[in-house]
Amino acid sequence: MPTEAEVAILEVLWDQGRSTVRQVHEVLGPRTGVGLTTVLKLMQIMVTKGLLERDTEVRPQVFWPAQAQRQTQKRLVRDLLDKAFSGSPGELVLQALSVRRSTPEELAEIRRLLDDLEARS
Amino acid sequence: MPTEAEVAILEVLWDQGRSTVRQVHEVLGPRTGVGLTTVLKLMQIMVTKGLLERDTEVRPQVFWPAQAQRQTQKRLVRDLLDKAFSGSPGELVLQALSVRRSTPEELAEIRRLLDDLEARS
DNA sequence: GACACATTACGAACGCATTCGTAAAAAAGC
DNA sequence: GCTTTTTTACGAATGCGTTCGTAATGTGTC
Repeated sequence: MPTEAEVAILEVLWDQGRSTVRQVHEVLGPRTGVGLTTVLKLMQIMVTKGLLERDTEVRPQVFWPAQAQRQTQKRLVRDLLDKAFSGSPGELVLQALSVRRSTPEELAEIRRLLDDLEARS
Repeated sequence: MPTEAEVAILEVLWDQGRSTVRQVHEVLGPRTGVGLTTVLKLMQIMVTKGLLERDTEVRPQVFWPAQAQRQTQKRLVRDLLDKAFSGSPGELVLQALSVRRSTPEELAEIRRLLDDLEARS
């Protein structure tokens, strides 16, 4: 359910941990040219959507993601799965692996998960 | 670049092959309750975007996807990759495999691709 | 306390996706 | 050929995401 601009903000917060609007803008501003009040507005909306939480006791206010990165990523993957892959992960995995080269470490980890999944069935 | 409603239309066309507006609506209408002229308008827009092609010589006009399903899926995966996975496919693959159970056949095919990728590096 | 500066809130504008009503054009039925 | 139905086009409304200007509030400094 998070939009593109919202994911960008979430990524900063996952990376840096709890941050003020200014701290988020220091990352996103140079990269996208977006204004400070835009970032603020988006983060306010994200609070009402339940995507972020904030502490209004301190000045400046501090924001943090309401959900862990893994959970949000899972939601996004599930969404794409339903939208464009008829809900079957296999095809998506194949596409993902062909799109970009993965590191040997990543491939090894995927293989481990594969072992795990096959052993369980 | 295709939106959600557009992907839904593309899926019908990939599945059924070249179709008229009515044929697409026969699938999407019952499922989503969307009107015939809505489907038509969307498909017209998709032509201007280069997502669909059509033959205006025949009545009713026939539409078909301008790109193969694989290519479009690849675009969507790449987009999600950049948007929420910092461009690294490994994590996305792991999430995809955890989200839903894959069939043993799919797992086997993924394993084959994995062998292939590792052999190549 | 008065002033400057930072922070926060509010409202509005803009573009795009989605929707459909209505009308024009074409085809089918009689 | 005329009427009815289907097909296609057009225009407009709605809602949402994104953007920012401006105003209000709060904080720090002298």
